[in-house]
Amino acid sequence: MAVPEDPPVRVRIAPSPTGFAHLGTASTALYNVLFARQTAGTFVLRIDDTDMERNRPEYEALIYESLRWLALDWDEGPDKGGPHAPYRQSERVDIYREEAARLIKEGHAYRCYCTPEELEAERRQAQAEKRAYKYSRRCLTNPPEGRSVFAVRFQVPGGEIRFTDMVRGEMRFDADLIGDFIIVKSDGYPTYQFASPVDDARMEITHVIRGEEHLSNTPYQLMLVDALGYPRPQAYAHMPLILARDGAKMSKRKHPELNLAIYREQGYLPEALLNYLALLGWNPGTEQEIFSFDELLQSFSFDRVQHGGARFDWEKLNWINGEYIRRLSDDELARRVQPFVSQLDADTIRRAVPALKTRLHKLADAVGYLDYLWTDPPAPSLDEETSLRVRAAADALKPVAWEPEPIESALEKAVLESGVSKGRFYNPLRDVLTGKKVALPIHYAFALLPKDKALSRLERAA
RNA sequence: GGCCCGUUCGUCUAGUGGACCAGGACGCCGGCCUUUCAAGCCGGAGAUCACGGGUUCGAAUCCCGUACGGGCUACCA
Repeated sequence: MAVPEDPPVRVRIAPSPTGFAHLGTASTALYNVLFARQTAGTFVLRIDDTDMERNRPEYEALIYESLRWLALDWDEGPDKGGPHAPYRQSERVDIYREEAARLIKEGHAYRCYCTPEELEAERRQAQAEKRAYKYSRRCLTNPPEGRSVFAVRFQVPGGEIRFTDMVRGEMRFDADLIGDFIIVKSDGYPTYQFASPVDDARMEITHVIRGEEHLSNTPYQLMLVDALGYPRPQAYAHMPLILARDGAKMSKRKHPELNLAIYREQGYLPEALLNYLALLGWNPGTEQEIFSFDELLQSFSFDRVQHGGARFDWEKLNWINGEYIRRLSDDELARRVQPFVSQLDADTIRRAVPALKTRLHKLADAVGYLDYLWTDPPAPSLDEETSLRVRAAADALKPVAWEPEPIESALEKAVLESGVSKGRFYNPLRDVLTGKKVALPIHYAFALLPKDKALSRLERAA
């Protein structure tokens, strides 16, 4: 894609630390990283913390943590530094102030003394007259006297704004429809609409890859870039939004899947999440579903990105995660399961893995299969006949070496001698041993529990 | 309200004028395997291609309109 005389590719994400780290941030970061690695470019992390009301440093830490967990590492950022430091917008306010002053001086922006109430009234008026609202430019033509609190507004030049979107092709917007907008708030901080293009320009960002919600913002930012005299980014890529299951926009309260932390907590493998995210809104044009990161690097391209939003689907994620779990080596799976069953020693976990592997959709599922190892199940009441068989099982197991294979053959023999079906014989045993209807295969269930404990559970019940 | 983006099985999608009475994946249903649950294998149901016009010998694919969904229109990002 890059032609020799093009400057080296630089891309960025600019998440806002106003809450937990978002799924959308991971998705956008993935596409940025893919493009950066494909072009031997640089991936920049910039923290967009100009909303003084909602920013918190601990939220910034969550962003780092989540991106690192996903192995979406950045080349430049607040914690790493780089040639365009600082990378935190709150530390760049001098730059925005200078740029705003320059715009005012050159007649591209002006101070606006209107109060929120006055603006609200203007808006309502327009609505009542069924007019599209545009700021009246009162403060440009006839500013009120004697006020000191002001915001800075950009004087929109109008005209047609065109740009290239790598997903959607050539875009055009009619800027005559856009009213003069605020670029510096009355608290002195820049708005997103201002800080973002200024930083993109000064950080020499060549390709802006971001969510579709910014598509309509692009003409605002391009006008600013032009007025400031910076070169425009070469291209944009507006990626489809991730929607909730019901097709609505995700909300923090109703949609836990928005929070990146829960994927780690529930035992989704980061590489599986990335695979799923890549497939939400993009497809390779082949029937391949499982992609290593390197394979994604090979096949990803913006011209195969979907134009419409995609709904998030736990079922498909679960399937992909299960595929990844099954492809892990036994040792690796044991290592990854470990934090979820911290009650158990490494050896027990390792021995459970062969039986566990095909049964997990996510690592946290291991708890349900293994918790009988550290909690005593209630002893069920058994009828006479069943008790007899449980006792027979206990007797058969007493002399046996405590490994799945010998346990299995001893039990098979006991089944034969009992004259009942395997199901009739095994179901009560499973219940007594684990307290559950669903468990690992019975010989594993036995072998994982220390022999004396297993036998005493049988004897206690019979 | 205005502007922008979108609309193919429940979901993610393939499809760029004839090979499509629409293919794959997840999920669902049935079977095999089986001590439970999975995994695996085999098979199945499931889409009047949002709707209405047009262009064309021929349209899911091109054009127009409508409906629906989403985004932006904030001194949020």
